[in-house]
Amino acid sequence: MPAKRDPSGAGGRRVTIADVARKAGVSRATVSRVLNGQDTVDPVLAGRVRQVSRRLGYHPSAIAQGLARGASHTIGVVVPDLANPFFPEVVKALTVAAGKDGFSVVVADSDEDPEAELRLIQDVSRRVDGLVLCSPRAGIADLRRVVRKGLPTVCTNRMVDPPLTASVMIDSGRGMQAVIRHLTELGHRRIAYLAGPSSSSSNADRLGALERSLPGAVVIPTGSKSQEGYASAAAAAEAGATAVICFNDLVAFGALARLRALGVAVPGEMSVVGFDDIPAADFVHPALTTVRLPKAELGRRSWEVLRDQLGDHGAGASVRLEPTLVVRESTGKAIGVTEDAVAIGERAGG
Amino acid sequence: MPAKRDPSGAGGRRVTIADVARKAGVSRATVSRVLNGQDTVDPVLAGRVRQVSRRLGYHPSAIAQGLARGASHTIGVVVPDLANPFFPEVVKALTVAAGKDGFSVVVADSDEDPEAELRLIQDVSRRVDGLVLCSPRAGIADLRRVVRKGLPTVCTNRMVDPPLTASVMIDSGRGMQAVIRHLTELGHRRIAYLAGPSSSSSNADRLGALERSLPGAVVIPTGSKSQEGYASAAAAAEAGATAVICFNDLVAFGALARLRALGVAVPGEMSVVGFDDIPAADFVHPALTTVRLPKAELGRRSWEVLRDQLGDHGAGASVRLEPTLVVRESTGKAIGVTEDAVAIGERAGG
DNA sequence: TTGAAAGCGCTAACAC
DNA sequence: GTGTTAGCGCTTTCAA
Repeated sequence: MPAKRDPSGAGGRRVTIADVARKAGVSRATVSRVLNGQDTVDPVLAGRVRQVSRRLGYHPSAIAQGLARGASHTIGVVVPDLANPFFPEVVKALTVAAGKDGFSVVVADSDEDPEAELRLIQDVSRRVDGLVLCSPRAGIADLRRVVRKGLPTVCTNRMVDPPLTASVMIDSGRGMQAVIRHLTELGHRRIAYLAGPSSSSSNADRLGALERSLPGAVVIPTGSKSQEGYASAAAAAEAGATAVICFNDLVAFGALARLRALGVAVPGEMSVVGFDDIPAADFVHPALTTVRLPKAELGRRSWEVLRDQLGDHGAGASVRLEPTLVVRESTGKAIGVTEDAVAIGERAGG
Repeated sequence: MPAKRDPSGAGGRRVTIADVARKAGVSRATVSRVLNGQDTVDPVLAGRVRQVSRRLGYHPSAIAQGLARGASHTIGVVVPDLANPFFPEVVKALTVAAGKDGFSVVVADSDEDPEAELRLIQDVSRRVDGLVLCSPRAGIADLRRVVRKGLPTVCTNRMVDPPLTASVMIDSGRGMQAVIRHLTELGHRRIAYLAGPSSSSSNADRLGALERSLPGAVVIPTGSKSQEGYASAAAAAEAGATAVICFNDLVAFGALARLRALGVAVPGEMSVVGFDDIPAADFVHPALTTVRLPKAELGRRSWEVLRDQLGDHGAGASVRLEPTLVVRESTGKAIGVTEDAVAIGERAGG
């Protein structure tokens, strides 16, 4: 038998628009019209087409549609780490918003690796109409090199200057200021910061705000996971801090666990603050005081800004969102500030 | 006046292979060969092509490639809820494994909504070479109707009988048995189960195992989120249970928080067990005893099983993975088993 | 209202 | 080695 495989449906061949057209006794154009909801088709034919189409189990190839239409109606979003609850929430809101406008979202996870991120960006770029870069970790120069010119793009939580893309930012610095105000009002003088990935722009913003408002703060390179918070928390205690600000809630969870293991009471002897306000922050003990970042709004606005570029405007707005401090149980009065602790701190701080 | 379609909106027409071919003075076929790493091209030409391609910022359209090649080298995975840390871990491992074989993964989140899930499945099916359904929530009949015949598919954590797809399962029942053994060895007699979504097959498996091993258990419909665990935990306490098994770790977090609010000591007065072993389980207090599901392996094996189908149109294997009980601090001796509690339990249980 | 035909951007025989 | 020529499955003029 020739190479052509059995068209009667039993074989593995994909059902195409041509199959439907043939069975229904119409042209492919008509099938296309019917299935795309154009009302310029004879109801009788339309009915027949629909029925045959259903009977054959026909589903138009999105790939072919994409090629023919010149647009895939799909956008990509690349995130550093889906396992960090911050990102799924952004992605979900983004997906819902885009979905309402008939766009699908494909998600890619770079696993906090700048190299992988660059590769993913290029890869995803080849198959989407637009791109959202969530807190990208790659260097600005690399980013600039890799973001395809002409591909509508929005970048969140990352200032790229001069802007190569539209941006939606959360003012992390403001969040940090609120934390510092809260902590100093409680009497804390010696404060440690468990810093996030050096590649994180949010981390840089927070660090900047910290050093501006509180030049003497102890900065401890940490990371973005609970494991790392657990590892770093002891150093904060040893540095004589009475309060520790964590890069994110996950890190704070780790710190909380370590402090407990160390027998350091929270908030009695040590206050702990996180960033993000992930759902679990309200369920750990003590409930975590944290800076709530508007994750859902970040997702929604990202889509809106992207959509505007998709439409026509090459411009691309620049949106800035505000975080809010959520005070729970993990912060309290700095009753632990003694001469002794300060002395230790001084020594440790150099 | 749309003279020429410009889907990218933001100005410049897309750079195509034809542009590169023209500038480089070769045919499109040659450009294609060079860029796809065929070594049958004159090195001089190849060099020129590569240079022109880079200078023009050419990136082949994955859409067009997909059409021409008859395969997109992309697979889809649909999950019930990316915000549940269980799924990102599966997805990550799956992505890594697939990536090694040159496949991209697109992720879709149904938000625990069976309707949305069905829609997503159909949508994603139109643009991928294969599909992984992670713990699908839709009914079997619907699933069967919607999964495109001939599309390689693997289904995790969901028995579909007769199998319409290959499957990779985690034996939830075994996990439940291990939990019950652990708990009864500790002396617990009155045990409550905070059940997951009724649409969850894992939940059904656990429930089945529970009712088989422990007919008198108190079952409290709950859900899959901490919020819901928080809401249900009081009922478990009121039912006189000395141990509560939670559908997943997130639910357990909620239960832990509620029990604390209620002044019920864990594990002193109440033991708490979760399922999944998400990273945070080891950092909450008390550290959560839980059934560890091999998430990464689930992802990897799913890819392997799918890949086998991608190759030939074989039936598709059926893999079964084993969970392991991880005992931490949230379970302990049932010192709270008194005549009184048993009496209350008896009454509540009917 | 419908069909024929020309692509969308790319790859893959098949010649030369 | 390299170019020519068909498509991949679909949409969309343009005629009829």
